[in-house]
Order: sequence, then C-alpha cells, then structure tokens
Amino acid sequence: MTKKELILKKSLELFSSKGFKATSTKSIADAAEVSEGLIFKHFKSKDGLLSELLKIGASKSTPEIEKIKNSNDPKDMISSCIRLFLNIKKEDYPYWRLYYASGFEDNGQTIGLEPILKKTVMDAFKKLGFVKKELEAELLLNSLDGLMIKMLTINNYNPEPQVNLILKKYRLS
Amino acid sequence: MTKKELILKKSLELFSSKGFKATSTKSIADAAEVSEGLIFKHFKSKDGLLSELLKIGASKSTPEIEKIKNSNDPKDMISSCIRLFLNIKKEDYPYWRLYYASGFEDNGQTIGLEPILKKTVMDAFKKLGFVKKELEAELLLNSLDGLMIKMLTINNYNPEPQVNLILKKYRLS
DNA sequence: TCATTTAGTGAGTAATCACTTACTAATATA
DNA sequence: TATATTAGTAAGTGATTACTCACTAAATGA
Repeated sequence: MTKKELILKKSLELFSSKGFKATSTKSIADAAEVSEGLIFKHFKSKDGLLSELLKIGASKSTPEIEKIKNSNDPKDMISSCIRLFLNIKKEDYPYWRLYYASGFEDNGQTIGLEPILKKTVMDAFKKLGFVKKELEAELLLNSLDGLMIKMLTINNYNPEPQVNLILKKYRLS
Repeated sequence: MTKKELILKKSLELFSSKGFKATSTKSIADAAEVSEGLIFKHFKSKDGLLSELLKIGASKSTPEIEKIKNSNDPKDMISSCIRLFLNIKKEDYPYWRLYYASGFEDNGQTIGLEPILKKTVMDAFKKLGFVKKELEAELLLNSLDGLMIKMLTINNYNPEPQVNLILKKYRLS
C-alpha cells in the first residue's frame, strides 16, 4: 500500500467515525505514519481529501446501481433495490456513513438513496400499476434509508430480516 | 430574553446548521452578542452547553411521547406514533436535527425513534395479533425515521402525504 | 444596610488548527 | 547520463480553538 493509499484509508476511518471537522490533518498523518505535509501534496486541502473519498465511495456503488437502473422488469428492479443492502460490503460502510452524515451538514445535499433511485423506483411502480407512484417510491426509499442508517450506526446489525419483511410486503419474495 | 436564553437560542441554531464541532464558542458569543466568557459561566464547557440543549429538546417531546405510551388502544397508539410527525413544531426542528446528527458521531447512541418507541410499538403490534411483532415495529420505525430525516434535511418538506400513505397501509385512516 | 452571590466583561492563555516552505531522495523520461 | 518531475519530510506560519482570570456591576437576602 502506497503512502497515498494509506492516507485515504486512515482518513476514511477517522472521518467516518469521528466526523470530518473533528478529525485534524495531524491525526490523519499520525495514523497513516506520514508527514502532515504529504496530505497537502497529494490532496491540496483537507476538503480535497474529503471529496476524493466521496468520489471513490460513489464509484464503488455506481456499477451496482447502474445494473438496477438497466433492469427492465419492474418487479426485478424493486426487488434488487431492496436487496441492494445485503450486497454492501462491511468495508464500504465508512463511505456510506460519510455520505449520509454529510447530509446533516451545512449546504449538505439531499440525504440518502432518494436522489439516486427515486426516478427509477417511480417508473417501476408506474409499470406495476400503482396510482400514487411518487408517494409509493418515496415510502419505499424512506424505509430503506431508515434501514441503512441502522446498518451504519448499530454495530453488527443484520439487515436481512428487515429486507425479507419488506420483500414480503411488496409480494416479491 | 435573558442573555443565557440568547446563548441557548443562538447555539442551537448554529450547532444544528453548521454542526457542533464546526461551531466555535466565539461565533456563538458573537451571534448572541455576549462575551465569550459568559458561555462558560453558565454552561461550564462547550459540551455542557450541548447537553443542556439536548436536555431541553428531550423535555419538549417527552409529554407527547408519554401520551402515546399511555394510550391503551393499540390502533390508536400506532396511529398517533405515525401522526407524531405532523405535530412537531418547525421551531423544534433544530433540536431533532441535533439529536439525529449526534447519532452519526463517535460514541453516538442509537439513532432515531427506535430507542424511544420500539417497546411501545412492539406491544401494540402484539395486541393486534401480528406474529413478527419485533420486525414489524422495526419496519414502521425505520420508515418513520426515514421520513423524519427528510423533514429535517429538506427545506419545507411536507410529511403529510407520506403520513397518510403509511396510515392507509396499516389500515388506520 | 451591608455582605454575598450572581451576571457579565475584556484581555488574556496554551494548544491546536489547516496549511506553507525549503529542502532532500527517489523515480521517471529524454 | 543528464534533467525534470514526483514523493516525502521537518520545521515552521498566522489564525483560531476552548477555556481562564481578574475584575466590575447588579441583584439578593439577612
């Protein structure tokens, strides 16, 4: 692992556990066992380091989300939205925690899965003949966001029972 | 309004919008137009100020939650849990935002309504003959938490359509 | 009335903050 | 091989941090 990768790894850990503001560049340098200056050589600023992390995190989930979007059977699509959570690797939790936490900050964009999946889920509900497709899509994504937050904040939380219950509610299991 | 109350008011605004760590005691003093020292006279430390705010916030929601807990008809109980959101005053949003955001920090306790309402909702589902009462309670509270987060992070978000949809799903409207 | 507590201030404090600079060592490229 | 770029560091920088201290003014209570 290069020193640059070490900085990314340790800063992700610290940002996602202690918070962005509460993590000093010195504490990152100490954790990664590099000089503080190197952080600024590679990422220009603390904010630059954060956005690099968010970019990496986004790129990790993009392929799976694209796969969902390209599904043409609406039942499959909704089902894989719900199952999405089961496939998130433990090692990627910090990225998601960073993403969700940033929604609570100043100028934070909309939180959660809604901006990513709302249109997709709405289309699927429409194809399935739901009348209030927008409300239904929102309800599903709100439930999934609530579940996601439990996964991210409770240690060793197992989302599978909830996932199965939701699948059952939508008659998809 | 006393200067102490002014400190509480302004710090609540700043903590809930910029975040606790990102808000300096000087910026609070400036906003409240008092000397920085006065903050420490009244609250001993920045952490002391935060916990005072969380205490006040909790005391604001306690009466309503107690009322829900004391309801003996399970349908009423679940229905008023869901309706709870409609009664939260806009002026109290910053308290809730503080509460939810703190769940994302280190050592943050469990997030959301679960620790407050899970037992109550579980009992209600049991009385209504639900088999998987725990899972059902969790699902409902997850949905409500997801909704709550939208309310807290999206400006002028109106929760009423979602509340009505959820009530309908549980045949309570 | 007089002593004590409380409210409030302004000018500090050491520590920490994000970031810079001047520099060396390694590596790539012509 | 000569040159330029990159990786990396140690020691700073001024600004800001939470917090303290010595002090005054006002309120309170016996």
